[in-house]
Amino acid sequence: MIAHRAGLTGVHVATDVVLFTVRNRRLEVLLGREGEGAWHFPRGFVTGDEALADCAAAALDRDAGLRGVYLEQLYTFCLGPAAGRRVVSVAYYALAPDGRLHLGRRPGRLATRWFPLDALPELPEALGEMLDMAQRRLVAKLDYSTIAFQFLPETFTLSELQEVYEIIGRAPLDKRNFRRRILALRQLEETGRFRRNGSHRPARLYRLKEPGRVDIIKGRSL
Amino acid sequence: MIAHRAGLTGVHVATDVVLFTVRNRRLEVLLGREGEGAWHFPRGFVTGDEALADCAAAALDRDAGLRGVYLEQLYTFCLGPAAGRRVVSVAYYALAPDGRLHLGRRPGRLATRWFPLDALPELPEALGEMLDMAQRRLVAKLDYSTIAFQFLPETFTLSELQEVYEIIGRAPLDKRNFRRRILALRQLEETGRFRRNGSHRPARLYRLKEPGRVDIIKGRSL
DNA sequence: GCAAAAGTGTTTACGTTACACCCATGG
DNA sequence: CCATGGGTGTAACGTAAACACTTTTGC
Repeated sequence: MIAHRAGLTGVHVATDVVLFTVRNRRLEVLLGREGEGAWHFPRGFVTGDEALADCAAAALDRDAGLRGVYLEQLYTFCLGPAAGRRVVSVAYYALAPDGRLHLGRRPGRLATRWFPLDALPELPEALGEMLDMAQRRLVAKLDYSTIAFQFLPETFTLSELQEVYEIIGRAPLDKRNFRRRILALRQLEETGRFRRNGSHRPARLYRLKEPGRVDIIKGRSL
Repeated sequence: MIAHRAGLTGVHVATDVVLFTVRNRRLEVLLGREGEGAWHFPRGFVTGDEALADCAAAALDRDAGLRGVYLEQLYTFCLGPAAGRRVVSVAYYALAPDGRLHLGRRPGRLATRWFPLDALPELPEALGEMLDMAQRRLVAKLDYSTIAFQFLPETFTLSELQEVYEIIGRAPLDKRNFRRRILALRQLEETGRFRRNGSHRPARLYRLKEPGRVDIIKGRSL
């Protein structure tokens, strides 16, 4: 029952990874290119031995030196035929804390760069769609999941977390309401340590009780 | 930049369609099989000429005689290798009003049947996952979109609509609150006609102002 | 006239929002 | 001692939930 129809030409299957980070008080996305070619996302080709998510994770490791970050399947696109063959690309998006990147221009590796979303280079149409969809999904998930925590390092302050929410959601939040709601999730615990940052009161450092876990929140709206 | 890596074996790409309807006061799903083989969803293979959604729509037309119904991409799965080749399947889910089906056992066509969700036959693991995911998506979308309207024929009563919500959401709803919220969406208009159904007051018939359109509702929760 | 589903408002409870001041530190 | 961001509670508001009776029809 699996595959015995006429005319199966063997379409190419790729995975594209839209990698976001929060840097310089902005949401930024990773793009790479070969030489002076067109910019694109880290891309892997599915060869038959690996699962889709593994293929995406491998592309992320190869092009950005990143492992173990949050990675979620986004949508599957049909790209215009290239070299006579159609390419189906399964888009993923990934989130990384700032500073987790080991970018480089080693030979055999893509030359990668972060782009803020308001200063992107020209992208092929399908890639633009992936990016739009990834951003919409990210903004939506802010409101009903704990996904924003994935942008932060192991320990962080509530103000840093609030800043992530404000940057992605593009709106300022009330400090007291924000802290109340975040703590009500019962996902954070105090480390007992503080961050001293300037000439003012030090901030408590928190950590996730279950790092890497992203919860869906029933009681809506953050 | 598209496809020139070594070892591209040309994976097979399929589309599986999880088709739901509300029948007999239950949510049911369409399965088909060849002879006494395993049950599966309507499936198309992507050959290179057609977009993914077209491929899914064609499978639905072929196996269920259905056109123009609500169809949404769900998730992409990696199936275990068959005949030595891996199959990537892009799952869709579709919704049809009861009675829109022209099932049959014509030669060359799948022998199809509706199954209520609590009396399913054995399914391969990946198909079970598709079904679970489709059902979860459907239940979630009840709450923040007008997707439930897609289960109803062109004209319908508010009680019929409420029944759809109750069946999919598996919970009884308050009649007055339900009607208030549905009408507040401003998506329905009165036809001026009534349905006489038994020895009791006839029910107003409504129609969608924009049939086929599924809106996302900001003001949460139905 | 009675059974059976259609239709209709108001009050209550709860969750969300708005809002202002004191605290701890470094220079 | 002053500038800076960290940290805290309460009242007002608006939305969602609970709730019961009248209407219209067919038999």
